[in-house]
Amino acid sequence: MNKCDQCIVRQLSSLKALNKEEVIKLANSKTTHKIKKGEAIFEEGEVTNGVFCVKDGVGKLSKLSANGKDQIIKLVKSGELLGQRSMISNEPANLSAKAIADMEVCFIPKSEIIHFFNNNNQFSLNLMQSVCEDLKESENDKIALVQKTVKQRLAETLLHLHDAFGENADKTLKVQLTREELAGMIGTATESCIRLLSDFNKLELIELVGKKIVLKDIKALKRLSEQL
Amino acid sequence: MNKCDQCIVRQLSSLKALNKEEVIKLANSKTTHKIKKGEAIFEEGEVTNGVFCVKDGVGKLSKLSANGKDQIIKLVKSGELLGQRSMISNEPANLSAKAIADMEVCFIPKSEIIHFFNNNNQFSLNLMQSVCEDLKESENDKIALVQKTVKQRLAETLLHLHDAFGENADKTLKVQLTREELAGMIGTATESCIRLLSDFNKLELIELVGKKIVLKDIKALKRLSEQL
DNA sequence: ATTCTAACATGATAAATGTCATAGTTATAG
DNA sequence: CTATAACTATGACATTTATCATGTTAGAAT
Repeated sequence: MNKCDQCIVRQLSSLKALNKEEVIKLANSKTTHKIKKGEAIFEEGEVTNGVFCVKDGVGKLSKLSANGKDQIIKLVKSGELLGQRSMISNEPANLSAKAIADMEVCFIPKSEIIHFFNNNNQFSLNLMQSVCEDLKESENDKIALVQKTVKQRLAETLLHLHDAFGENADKTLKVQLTREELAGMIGTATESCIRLLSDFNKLELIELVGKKIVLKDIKALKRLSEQL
Repeated sequence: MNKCDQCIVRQLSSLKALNKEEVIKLANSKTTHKIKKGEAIFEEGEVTNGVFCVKDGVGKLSKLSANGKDQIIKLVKSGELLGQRSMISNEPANLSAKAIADMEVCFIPKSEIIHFFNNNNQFSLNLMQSVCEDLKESENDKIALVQKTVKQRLAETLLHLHDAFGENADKTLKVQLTREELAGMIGTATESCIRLLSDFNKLELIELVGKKIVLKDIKALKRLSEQL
């Protein structure tokens, strides 16, 4: 007996529009994969021919630059789909997807998705809306990159991580990113990121618990991220 | 007699998937508008409730920042649709759309688009692909903003303008942007943009003909925009 | 436990870019 | 045809951020 019906992805993603029959079809065509922290789900330039459902774990979509820095475009967590854009555009992946925490993902072949897209209006609308959501976020990120300082972007990103992933029992952020990855998210040098974290620590905006981070003064961080 | 059938937008945009019957339906529901240079089609925060077809002219999608700078997200030209994203997301516009050169646009009400989306698979796929295209571009822009210098981004943007809009008989770029708008596209201060244009002029990469720009050494510009 | 490696941290310095001031130029309204 | 505003241009300077160097710490492997 398959479990697609109960799967978190089915509850949160565009797939929630599928009916019983479609879910059965889905369950029969999907394949499940475990990806260890650090491993890739797919690499930039690969032809994926389908989408990945994130059942568990956290991943990053990133692009490696010529100078060796890895720019992170988006983090994905359980419940989300991955690789929709390149599948729909019929193009090789523009970004690499790698696990930041051990992941469990299911692969759904393109043919299935296209079938759902053509036969289920709610599904196609959902899928469309999720791409639109990504687009809006990307445009807003672009604006932030230009109009905000590194300090503001760091504050903003910490708040976003807190919002999207929550905190552990000890108040530390649940997503565990290296300083380098955090730098990659805000678009700055690793050293600059570390330096600013130190500053924030001294200002008691955050607390550094080993490599983990606690947001101590969320209001101040918010003010900082929005200030003129 | 309406002319939607012959319209350039119908030939270039997602609307090319519409059949005769649908085009007639479209022609009966659309309204045509003339927008003068500098005027807005819609402003950030407005609820548009439909999409705009660009029949003629050039427009910019931009967002005004708190410090008064206008960040340009995208230029649109004849044949393109405008406002698809916010319509699909059911949200007020995230960006303002303004004319850079006198424009002629048609407004198509949301109900029509949704009807086509639900009844014409090819149309919905086209629409989806166009949003995906925007997303890919936006992600690549984001990466460029972080990984390239202002100089490189200027070179890249000049090439893109040349590519997308072409040149006049005197070789000057066809889109006429102010230095401020150009700065808004590459995400820098107007003065920095002007200064770099001067530099490029001295290096004979471009020629400044009054306010217009001629690309003199496209290969060198390309090299510059890609160099490490 | 010891060594080794990757991650974190910080100082010194350089480079890129923004800001402010000021002046010349062009377009446009009256 | 002038006056006025908007745009273009350039210099001087301040600030931000990247880069390079170096040291420290923490975790993994032997």
